[in-house]
Amino acid sequence: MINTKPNSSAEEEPLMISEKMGGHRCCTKQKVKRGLWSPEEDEKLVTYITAHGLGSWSSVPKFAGLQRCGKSCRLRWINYLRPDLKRGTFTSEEEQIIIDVHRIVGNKWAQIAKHLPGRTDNEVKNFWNSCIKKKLMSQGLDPNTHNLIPSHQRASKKVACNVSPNHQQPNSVFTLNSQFTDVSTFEMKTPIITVPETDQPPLLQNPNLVWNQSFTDFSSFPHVSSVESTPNISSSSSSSVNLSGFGVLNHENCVWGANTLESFEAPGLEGEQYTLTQPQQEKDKVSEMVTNKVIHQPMDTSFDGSSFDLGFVDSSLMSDIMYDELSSMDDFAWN
DNA sequence: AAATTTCCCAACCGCAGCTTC
DNA sequence: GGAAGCTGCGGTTGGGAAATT
Repeated sequence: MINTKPNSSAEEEPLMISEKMGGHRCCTKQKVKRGLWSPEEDEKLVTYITAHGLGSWSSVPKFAGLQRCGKSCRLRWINYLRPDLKRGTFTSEEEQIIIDVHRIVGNKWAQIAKHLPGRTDNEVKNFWNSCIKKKLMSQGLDPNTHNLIPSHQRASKKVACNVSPNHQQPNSVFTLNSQFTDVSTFEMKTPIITVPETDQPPLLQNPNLVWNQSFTDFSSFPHVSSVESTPNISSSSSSSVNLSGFGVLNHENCVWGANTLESFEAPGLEGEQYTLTQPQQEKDKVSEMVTNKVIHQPMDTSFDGSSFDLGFVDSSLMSDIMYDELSSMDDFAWN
């Protein structure tokens, strides 16, 4: 593996730092080189780790014959030299996963990267900052909250993203599966779930919403101890899914109930409401579901505004204030 | 063609959490 | 218990490439 960028400065006159010059605490005992890595350094590091495996990073530079600090070696390995890294542009599927997970966890790049095999947190972070962020803003969405931005606050700039062209598709937050993704990571305080009893969930009647049959396996969800039917809802005529406070989905009009907002708050906007007390293993389980696309499906690219219920937008994604500011349909000019 | 601006991304910095002694 | 060291993470920066003027 060689550096993709020319590294003249590193090769010609390496920048050396010492204790007086500052730098990492782990680097203060000896002079270390900084800046871009040369192919020779990469080779040394790869050779050493291949032979000895991963161990104490602080001792790697010494034994590998590198004038770098252990931290720098670790970063180089993780972000660039690791054999299992996937290089190249992000696919639209990866992009959608990033958006979905980011909506749940916020700027937890390492956590997001776990859903993308072969991608590093640094890569995800860079991709987000250079591409997705702008793309969301161009769609009128706040990249921090994933909520709609009032039209007068939006940037109208067009954004070209570096995504594999064959998989290019609109990336809207309005994927039903995305809502379920949200559900999975938030603490479910009201474990009441009503499962459609029909073989095919009624959601499928709406072409804009995607239902994955696997989702009916609620045993995978945390805090869901049982599946129970709700007496006041007929499974044959108006089946609904109540995902623990994340709204009742009525198949006839696909409207999420008003209680959606109570439980769903974008972490960037109302960080305190995002429950972090959930056991990690439960999060990981759910995270795995996202990665395996058990609950993640590509959205239907043929978005039809006429069949989209604004109540869904209101309850799940928009604050009351924002809703007040939306006075016309031009605020829903998606793509 | 040259100058300037913008974009992209590798690498750095500093902090927090964990482990060891 | 706490100091020191290590690791992981997120924010930021710097410089080269690409795009624009």
